[in-house]
Amino acid sequence: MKELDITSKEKILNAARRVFIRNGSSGARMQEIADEAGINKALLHYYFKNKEGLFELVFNDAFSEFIPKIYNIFSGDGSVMEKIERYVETHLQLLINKPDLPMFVLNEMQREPERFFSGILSKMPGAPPFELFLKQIEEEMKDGKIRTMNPRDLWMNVMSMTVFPFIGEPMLKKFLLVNSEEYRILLTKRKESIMIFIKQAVLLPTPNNA
Amino acid sequence: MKELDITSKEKILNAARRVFIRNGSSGARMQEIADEAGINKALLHYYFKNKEGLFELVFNDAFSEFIPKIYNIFSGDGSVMEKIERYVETHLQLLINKPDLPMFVLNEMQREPERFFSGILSKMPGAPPFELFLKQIEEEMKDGKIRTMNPRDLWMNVMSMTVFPFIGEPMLKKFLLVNSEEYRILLTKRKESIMIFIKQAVLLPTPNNA
DNA sequence: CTGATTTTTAACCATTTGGTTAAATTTTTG
DNA sequence: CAAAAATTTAACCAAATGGTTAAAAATCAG
Repeated sequence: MKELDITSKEKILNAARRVFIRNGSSGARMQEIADEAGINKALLHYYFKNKEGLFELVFNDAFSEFIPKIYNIFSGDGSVMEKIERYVETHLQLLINKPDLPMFVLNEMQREPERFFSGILSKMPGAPPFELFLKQIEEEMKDGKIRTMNPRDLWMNVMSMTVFPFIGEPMLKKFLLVNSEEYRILLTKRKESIMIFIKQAVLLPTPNNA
Repeated sequence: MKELDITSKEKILNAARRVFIRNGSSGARMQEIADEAGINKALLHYYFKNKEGLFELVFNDAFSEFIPKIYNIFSGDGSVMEKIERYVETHLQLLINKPDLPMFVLNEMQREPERFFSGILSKMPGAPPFELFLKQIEEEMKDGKIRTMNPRDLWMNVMSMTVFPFIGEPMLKKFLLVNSEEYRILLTKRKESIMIFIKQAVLLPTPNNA
């Protein structure tokens, strides 16, 4: 058994991710996964007992990078705006490398929301930091650092502007009259654009911000 | 044949929409559609020749309301901000009534983007009004009515904030720590919230706006 | 009432698909 | 080299599924 280079197991997992993303969980064919991995169906079942189990692994993998980073950002220090900026930057970077992920994840999450619980989320140490973050937003509003609004709307807007461009790409390309290359460029400049937009929308001019 | 009350054909189409949305195009079962419509599989194939054809009809139906309204809004008169407001209001109203639609549509659109062309979009009279709208945005920026930014980013942000909450509901509910009822309430107040956010972000204070 | 239309029943078919199996072959490892 | 592990081959199976068919039954329209 090799240890350093890529194993067949990994080749299968990578192929499975691509095929699941392309075709959805029902649409994915085990034969297609085997072909894409460059191995045969027998070996596929030699390593993974069935489609459902394979899907579970791929699905949880999709969060393995995302969730811990999110937890760190919102548990850590920093002002609301600093956390938002760190979130937008981090998530965008992740999505630019794996643009198909959100469609896949949100799609399956809508079909079986519970899976999110039993997966990576439940394995995280400590409570989710969202309650603290929502409170922090409210405090900064009270202190007059940011404009008063429903903290959940703010958070919804931030996440929408970050994630949606990767889900609505086919439709947005039509509406914005750009081709794939131009769209890709739009996405690389997205972080700045989002942050300017958000800051204009919520930042109040006070003596004590940078 | 009855004409006024709901026909079996319509019952089937309604059922098909629900099942396709729930399970995706590959995951949907003809038997399940028949059951949900309260008829049998034979009748289903008596009216619709096959699954693909049925799906096509449902898919195009999903746009039949949306696209013409969009065309009207952006072809019509009014300032950029007025058009944005009319868009947000219209689309939100549509989505609150059919919250599962965007996931369904965007999902299948990512799988087969061409279908969008051959469907309702190609049947619309006249050219899409998006080019005009993008130009209008640029003009108002030049005139100092709204803040300077990439018009496409602005349009992306507007659409993201409007549509994403319906796609990311399961995830947002976890992050925002709200239950389904609270989430529903958030959505009903969404139009105001979005518009305030956008106006703060892009509107410049000039003597000649309302 | 009567013919036409709609709907059901129920059996059936061909194909796809997830999954299995066992033996042969290749590769790895000690 | 020899045992162990990884991989292929190829045939096979059972279940699910899209779709068909023909005749009976129910409903509707003139």
